[in-house]
Amino acid sequence: MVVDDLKKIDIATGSEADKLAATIKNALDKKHLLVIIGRCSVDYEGRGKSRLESGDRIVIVKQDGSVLVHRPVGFAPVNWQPGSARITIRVTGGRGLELVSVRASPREILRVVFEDVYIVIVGFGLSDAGEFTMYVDEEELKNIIEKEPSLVEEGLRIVEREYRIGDFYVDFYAKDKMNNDVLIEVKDEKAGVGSVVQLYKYLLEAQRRNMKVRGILVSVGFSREAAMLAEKLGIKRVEINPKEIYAKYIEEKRTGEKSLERFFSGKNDN
Amino acid sequence: MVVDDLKKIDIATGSEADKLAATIKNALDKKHLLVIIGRCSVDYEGRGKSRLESGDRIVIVKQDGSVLVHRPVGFAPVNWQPGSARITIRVTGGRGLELVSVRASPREILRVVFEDVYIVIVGFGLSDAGEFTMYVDEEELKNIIEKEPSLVEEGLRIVEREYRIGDFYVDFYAKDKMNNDVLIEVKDEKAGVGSVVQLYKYLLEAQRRNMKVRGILVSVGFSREAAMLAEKLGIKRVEINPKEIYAKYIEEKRTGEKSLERFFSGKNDN
DNA sequence: CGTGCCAGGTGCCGT
DNA sequence: ACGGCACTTGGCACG
Repeated sequence: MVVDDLKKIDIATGSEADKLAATIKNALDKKHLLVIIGRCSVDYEGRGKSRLESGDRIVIVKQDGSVLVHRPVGFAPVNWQPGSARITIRVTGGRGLELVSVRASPREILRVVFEDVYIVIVGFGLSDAGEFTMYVDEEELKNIIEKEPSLVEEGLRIVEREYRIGDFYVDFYAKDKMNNDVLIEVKDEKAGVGSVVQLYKYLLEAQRRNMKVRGILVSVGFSREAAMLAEKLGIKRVEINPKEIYAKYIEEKRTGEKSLERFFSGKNDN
Repeated sequence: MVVDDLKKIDIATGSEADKLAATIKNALDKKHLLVIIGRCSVDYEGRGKSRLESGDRIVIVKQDGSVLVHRPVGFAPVNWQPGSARITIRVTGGRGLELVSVRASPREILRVVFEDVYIVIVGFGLSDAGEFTMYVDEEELKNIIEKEPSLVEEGLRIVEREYRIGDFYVDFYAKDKMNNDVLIEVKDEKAGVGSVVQLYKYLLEAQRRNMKVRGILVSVGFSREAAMLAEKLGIKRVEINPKEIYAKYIEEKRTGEKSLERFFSGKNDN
């Protein structure tokens, strides 16, 4: 097979493990992107312990040393190691190739043993400076609520965001128009029983500290159980419409409020 | 570049988007593994909403249709779509290539727009039947139980390990807090009817020798049938939590009880 | 199907 | 370092 016009990519194939190992070592040294497709078995030991019997897999070593072992199906990697680990590669038998990644803390070892390497792909000079921005998530909802508490309740004033009670943090500590204390938890998805319990924990903790306080759970929706439980515990439910919220946000942006810079602070870079 | 000895892998390169698109379409049709490395931007909209500006990325489409967009660094994919979505590919401009994955429920769209494709790798006939097991092996389990019998039952004291009764060996002979005799069998995998029967044999043998004894079967899980049978035979079931066990195991390892570094005895060169 | 619950969760940010 | 908390969490078990 003749391959031309190869940009930013090198390829190594064949059954000579020495040569493949050299290619891989070089890629690791230079912190290039590395993709290996081949037949391998994988052992992991650390917080958990696993064995993956032999099969065809795709193994990716990223520029920061993250290792991902992917089966040909499924969203999640079957095994992995974060970038903080140290990677070594060695030739075991005639055609055997072993990649080991050791993480210091927690002590974890990932070992990939290749019986057969179909292809080694090295990406060099890859540059990814593209900014990643997540638009609608809980963070943004909270930003909007902070700006516009009336969306939650008429006359509400936010006192503090990420308010600490004991060991916990609640999204908002606010005061209602009667000047009573309110704790508010915001969920960007349908609230389940867990969300209600979470807020109730905060309320209990606050009451233990002699705060006279009620709770409001703000969410795009409530499960039947969550609604019943909230009712029973005296927690107010506020259902918000994300589209409406979003419209509000667009409106604000159009009016050129400069504080909205924070909306685009791209908190989730990778 | 001349590439020989290519097993289970096809490669396509070059700047002709039509040809690349055809290769990709074919791979998708045949449900082959597909890896594309190139410069692209990505939009996602569904439960959340994101935009990823242009950069070099590795895009994987698995045999079940899962799509993963990985940046050159970081453990997690920056964008993704699970296998249940429908994928389409089309040529947009002279060299532009667009991959769109639409998920029905929840309604989510992922769009990857390539400005430049460095390489397309197709893996065909990849077979991965290797079993994946997450486990603690029986030896470790027994070590931990010996150290911490309360994991099995409050007030339990191990009298003897690998206790012989007639021709049989049972994992543990213990006494409970009422000082009654207990025989314990440990399984590192889901216990079936066979495990229950095995322990019952020991109990019968012990009763034949006039021991007044009850049995406890310790396992990470029980089949429905095994649970029923154990109930009928008066054998207590103790289901242990692998995570708890892992923690214990890690702890033991950290205290240097048993250096697992033999895992790693071969000195590595790199 | 939805709802609840676990994960080697990971990542972020705080003390 | 450890702890709380969100995540397009994904995944499985279960009513």
